[in-house]
Amino acid sequence: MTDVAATDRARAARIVWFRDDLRLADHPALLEAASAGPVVCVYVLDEESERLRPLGAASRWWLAGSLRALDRSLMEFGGRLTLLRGAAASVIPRLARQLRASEVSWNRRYDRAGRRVDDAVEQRLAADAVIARTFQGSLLYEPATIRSGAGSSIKVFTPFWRKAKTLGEPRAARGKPAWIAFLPDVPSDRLDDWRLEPSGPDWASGLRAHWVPGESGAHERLATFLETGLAGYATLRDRPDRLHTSRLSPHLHFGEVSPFQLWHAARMAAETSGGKAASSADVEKFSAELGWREFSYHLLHDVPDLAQRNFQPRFDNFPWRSDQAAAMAWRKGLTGYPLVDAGMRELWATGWMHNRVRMVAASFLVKHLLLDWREGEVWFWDTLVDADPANNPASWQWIAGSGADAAPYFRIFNPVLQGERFDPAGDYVRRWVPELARLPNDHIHCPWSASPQVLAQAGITLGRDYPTPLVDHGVARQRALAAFASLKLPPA
DNA sequence: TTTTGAGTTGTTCGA
DNA sequence: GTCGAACAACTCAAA
Repeated sequence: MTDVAATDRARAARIVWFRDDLRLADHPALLEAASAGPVVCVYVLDEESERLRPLGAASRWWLAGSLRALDRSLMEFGGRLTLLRGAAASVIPRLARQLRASEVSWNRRYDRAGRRVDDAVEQRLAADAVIARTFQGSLLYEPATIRSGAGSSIKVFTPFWRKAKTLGEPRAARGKPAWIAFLPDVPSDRLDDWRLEPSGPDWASGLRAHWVPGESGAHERLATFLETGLAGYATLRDRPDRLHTSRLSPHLHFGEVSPFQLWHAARMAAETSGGKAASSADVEKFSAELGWREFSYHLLHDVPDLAQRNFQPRFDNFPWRSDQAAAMAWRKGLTGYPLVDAGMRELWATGWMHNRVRMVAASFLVKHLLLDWREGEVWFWDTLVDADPANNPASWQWIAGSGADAAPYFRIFNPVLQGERFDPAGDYVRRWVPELARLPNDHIHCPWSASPQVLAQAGITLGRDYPTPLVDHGVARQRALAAFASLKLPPA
């Protein structure tokens, strides 16, 4: 290679392929590429590659906002985000040829369909002598790096997380690139043409009211959490009537903030906090939530079809019921159990549900209604702004009992007790189930137990203004225990 | 190899 | 009202 050719090569553009890492800070692929020469930042809407799970409606809404935010951030550096649609294995190599790019860089992803696409892209680039550079940006510990003493995959969270922590502190978070030089005039789709946002009925108003997709929104949310949520997090995170969860899940899913940033930010905040101090238990608990995300990806790596197949095969024989009316009532928040209904309505209105309530609502579908966990998983996938290919199925399987390190079969949440314990004044229920707002506290989680006078005073006729319970808790509990007992292996 | 202790998030019942 | 045991037995991870 002559000196001239080498110089050309050094000046050739590098493509940075953004995926679930829609940020500028702590973005290893971008940092490396921007330090080497001019870049083209591209996002590919891939609705063509086989097996890629189509985004849910709430995720599409979020993606639109996040891409718009990323584009604005790049404008501050003098560039734009290039939007392209099509099968990535065609689109990325074609772009590389058009731009005579020398390299394409991206942060690795970990779902099977995504990995297959990335492998195909890498192969086609190699055929054109374009270098693919991949980086670790989205997980603290990549799948298959954490193994048991015997070298096998770990299937229980606690030893998994203990082992992870013996590997040392996650690397420090890095900043944004100091500067980015852009290759000019790269053609791009218009975001509006992708129709990611609702066009008919505008169901996204609740989402807009609750969320600010994008890196700035993520950091604002993080700052608020560190100031007001982290202190007491270990216990108050369970309270849906309080604002003590981080609400960072969608930002983390879309990579607007990295787990490395969160890990260190929580520690830093606990050390330097001015007012209410976060305890080490608070920080550990928050870190463990990041750990559960890591664990879910670790499981997804072992079982790529985690959203379809029971992790424990014996659940393949589980006697799930089929009951479209019950499923519909659950989705609409009309089960007659206020905490469940509040959660399902919060989900519909905001694209998000408090973690404690997710457990109760999911347990209700699986154990009270005996409906297949996959039915719930699909609904959450469509409606959650934080819908995640690892967390969503892993959590559903955990609650169903079919997962790794699963909830024991006898753990059947009582929606009334859970409500009284975690929403003691009924504030959460009143917010999302306003027709019950005038019920006194001692009946807010069990309206059917109120006397006719109390119901009348609250302006409620059960069955008209609010449903009678879809199933009786005691009856449903016994039915679930019997169904789970049928899974027991016959004696050898 | 065998053994041992442990395993996110709960509820109910009876003393 | 409080408290401990039962709810199955199993699988996993490490010693």
